[in-house]
Amino acid sequence: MPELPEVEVTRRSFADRIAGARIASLELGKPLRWPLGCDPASLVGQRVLAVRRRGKYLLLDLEHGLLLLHLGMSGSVMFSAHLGPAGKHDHFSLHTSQGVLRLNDPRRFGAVVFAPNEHSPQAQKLLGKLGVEPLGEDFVLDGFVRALKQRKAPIKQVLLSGDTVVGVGNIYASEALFLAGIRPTTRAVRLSRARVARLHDAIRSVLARAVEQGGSTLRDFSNAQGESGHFQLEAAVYGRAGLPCRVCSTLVRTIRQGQRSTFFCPACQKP
DNA sequence: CACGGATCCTGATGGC
DNA sequence: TGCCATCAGGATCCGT
Repeated sequence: MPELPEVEVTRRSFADRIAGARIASLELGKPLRWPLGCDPASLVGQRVLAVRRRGKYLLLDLEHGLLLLHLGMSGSVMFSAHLGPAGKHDHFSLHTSQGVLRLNDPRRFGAVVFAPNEHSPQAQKLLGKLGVEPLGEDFVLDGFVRALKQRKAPIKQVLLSGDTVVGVGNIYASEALFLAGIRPTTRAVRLSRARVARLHDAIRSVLARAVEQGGSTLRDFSNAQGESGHFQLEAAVYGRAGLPCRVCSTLVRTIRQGQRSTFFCPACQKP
């Protein structure tokens, strides 16, 4: 469920508080998507140096190696000095000198994976095929145009696949395409440079605004301090099937693409 | 090799 | 403590 903005908001909400903390113990619940990939005892005594983000992954830099954390569809992270005992869906807890970092994930599509370093096979298996960061300076129009020219799939699915640009999930894909005036079913290769330019802007602005607002688009999202977003960013089309478009009042439609729901305004968004 | 479908898992919701 | 189908913010694997 968490897309780039929610992961970034989560990161910011605990990165400074966990930096420098020494790992005291680990507590594992049910299996997540992948095994941890190391002996939990080998992490004890190490310091957490920093928390970075790559796509929808949180990267916890340790003195020797890093932990890659993914929230999957239903994951959320809490970091607090005063966390009670692990609950039913708490499947990973890192007890440190500065608090407990805990991953709650009912569906267990998330993961915590150890890698000896960022370029190791373990890390590259997860990070190696990721596209560019949409909010970074590498997300340039020329590169985006070139990448999309090679893709025959519908633009919505290209955005979701994350190998061209990362971080755009099911909600923000619909929102960005609405902002850009592009029908989600349009094949990427068919988009003119001008329309790709609109999409490039739309992706950046929709994600940047969501980060500023604290991940507010998601109904039940809260950061690692348990604070919710401000709910000031209302979805233009996502979840609004049958309701009037906020721009032209045409009824918003929903379709299925690759077993995911897509929402769009048939009038504002051209094929 | 790009594409599209099946798949992992649990919970919420709504119809009957 | 009703049962069943559908849907949910992700991403990998596999057959074509």
